[in-house]
Amino acid sequence: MTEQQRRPTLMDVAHAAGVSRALVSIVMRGAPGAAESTRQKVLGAARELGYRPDSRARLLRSSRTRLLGLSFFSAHAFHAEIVDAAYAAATSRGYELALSAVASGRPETRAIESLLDFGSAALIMISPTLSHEELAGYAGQVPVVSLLRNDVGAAVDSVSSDDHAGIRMAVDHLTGLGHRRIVHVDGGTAVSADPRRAAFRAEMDRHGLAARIIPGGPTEEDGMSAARSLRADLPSAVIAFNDRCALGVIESLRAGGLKVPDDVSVLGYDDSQFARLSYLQLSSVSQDAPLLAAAAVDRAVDRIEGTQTPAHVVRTPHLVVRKTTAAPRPS
Amino acid sequence: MTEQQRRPTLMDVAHAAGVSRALVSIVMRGAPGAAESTRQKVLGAARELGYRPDSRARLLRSSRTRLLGLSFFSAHAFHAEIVDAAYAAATSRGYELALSAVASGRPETRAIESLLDFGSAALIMISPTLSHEELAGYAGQVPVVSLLRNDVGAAVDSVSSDDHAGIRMAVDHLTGLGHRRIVHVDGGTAVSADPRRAAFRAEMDRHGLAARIIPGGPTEEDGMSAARSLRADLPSAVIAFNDRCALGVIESLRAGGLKVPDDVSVLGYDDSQFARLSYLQLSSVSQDAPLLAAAAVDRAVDRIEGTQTPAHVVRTPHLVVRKTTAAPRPS
DNA sequence: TGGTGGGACTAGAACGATCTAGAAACCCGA
DNA sequence: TCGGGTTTCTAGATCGTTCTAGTCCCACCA
Repeated sequence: MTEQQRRPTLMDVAHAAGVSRALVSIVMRGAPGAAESTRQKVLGAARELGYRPDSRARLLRSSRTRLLGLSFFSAHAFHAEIVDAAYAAATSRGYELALSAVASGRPETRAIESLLDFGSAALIMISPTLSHEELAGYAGQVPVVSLLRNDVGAAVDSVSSDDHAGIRMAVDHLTGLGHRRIVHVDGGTAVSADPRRAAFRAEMDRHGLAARIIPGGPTEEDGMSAARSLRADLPSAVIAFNDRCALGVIESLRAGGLKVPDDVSVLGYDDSQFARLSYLQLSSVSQDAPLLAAAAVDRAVDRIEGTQTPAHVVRTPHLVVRKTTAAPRPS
Repeated sequence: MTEQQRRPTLMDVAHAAGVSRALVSIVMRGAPGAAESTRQKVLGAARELGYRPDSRARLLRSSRTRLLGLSFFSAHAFHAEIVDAAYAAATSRGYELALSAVASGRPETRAIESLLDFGSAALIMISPTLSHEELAGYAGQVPVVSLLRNDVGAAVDSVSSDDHAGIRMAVDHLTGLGHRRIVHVDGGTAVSADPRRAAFRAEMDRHGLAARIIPGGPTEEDGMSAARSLRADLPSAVIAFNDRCALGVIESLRAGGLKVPDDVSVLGYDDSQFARLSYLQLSSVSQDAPLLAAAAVDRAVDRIEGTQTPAHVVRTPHLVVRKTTAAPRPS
């Protein structure tokens, strides 16, 4: 029924416009060296035929490929926000984006090799879990930018958020409100859990307060079980590893009959989409996904086009105070 | 510092193994026509050099491309679950997956054309918003499978979940518990909002009950505002358009001092990841993402490999009863 | 002994674009 | 009218594969 028909090629357009393939190529990629009149003629013929350049062939031939490979974790909602922003950043610099997800049963190396096989001119990896050696291996083939993780060795670029500054803001905010008994529910083995944990310890120390840390993780469930072990000795404020963890903490506290922020203040991290939901109104440390994504794309493009050496960009996050943090109840 | 080095090609492997390119090609794609001994020799040389076939070239040359294009919405968490499952399904049938997201400022047509430009042999679109004509246009180039939407015209395949059956289960479940005053918070203009609304009307009718429908939408905010307009005349149960909407309804009810399910039962749709969270325990109609994804991939591959005509696969969802639905409070 | 059939292998043309080098056309002043 | 420089255009090689159409060799059988 539906006859699968061949899509038009450069050749077809050239034929229709009565010029050579090479000239059509010049016109299509907006290169200099074509008269305005023929340019219009070719463009017209292309539109007429519904011609779209074939990126396989284009990528294959040209060494400068204008293709960025982006790997992300399908299970992390925050990554989706970055993907979204990365598209905008990439197109504004005239690049295409190839996506590859790390999913269940699909390890990160597989995701990355697939991007490489498609001819990505650079790789952007969101919170990569690979070792320095593995990263360096890929960096030997194309520029690699690590996003949200800065401990990546000398061979790769990184764009990350200053975890220490973020935690400092969180601690300052809470102590400023009058909190003394603050707990950090950490991220367990998740990427950037270590620096945040260390920063929390240092900042509490700086304030002359005891740094109490409860093992947690990046999901709601982790937050819930962490909060359960809080009951015995209730703090006045909690800094969670991320928003999802914070949500788990809040729900667990609520289930125990406690009010947020009246009884306990809770602070998240990421300022993800759902932190902004009207019923949650979660106070959170914002890493600003669009800015991070843009920085990573810029970094990748600069490395492709220039001959700069790897660098580590660190952005300072900012605090977004909403409704889950308040002054502690006078005891 | 990091010397960007050219990756090995067929030529290099051929040279190392002392055979022709063509033979290496034969060995690499496991085609018949090579002696076992040379096969091992070639494989050894390839491993030695770290050779990986270049999919750009491979895709360009072969008409049978083994590449499925998948478009999804970066803002829909449920789509991420399908993406995850689709990878597994695709690899098990020996296909690669190319991803393209519909993001803010990146319309669906752009996402799809990019998949086409990469040489996808078929397209799987998750809840496409295109018109029948546009879909048919793409179907003229490659097989197209619509996922989660079945009203797509004759030219494209569809794999969807039986919305009517899902709503029937929901209504039967609630009436079985003794509910009579049931409200549907609909999905507004979202894909599959219409069939669910119609099904609700029909099923309530069948039970001889009044079908009350409140305008809603696919997000938590939609659920919240819908629930607010419920206060005046409180139903005993709510069937929400999806899980996120259900969550908004629940939070709004809670904020009004009502208990779920004691005062009002709430049922979601999708059985997404977070419906399963221990603090939510949302009763929901499950569309079973892995099964849907597998069915879509199967359909696409069958169409590529065989010469079958488009078909519409409808899967029956099932009800997952958790903790947000219960018998109504005796009035 | 001489076909013949088939397995193992290869040369060279494709795929659809870009790139390089050079030809043709044009413009302008001497 | 002609030379020289610029602009416009084109032929042909090339990217790394797959595919087609062979060649070569050897075993088998009449």
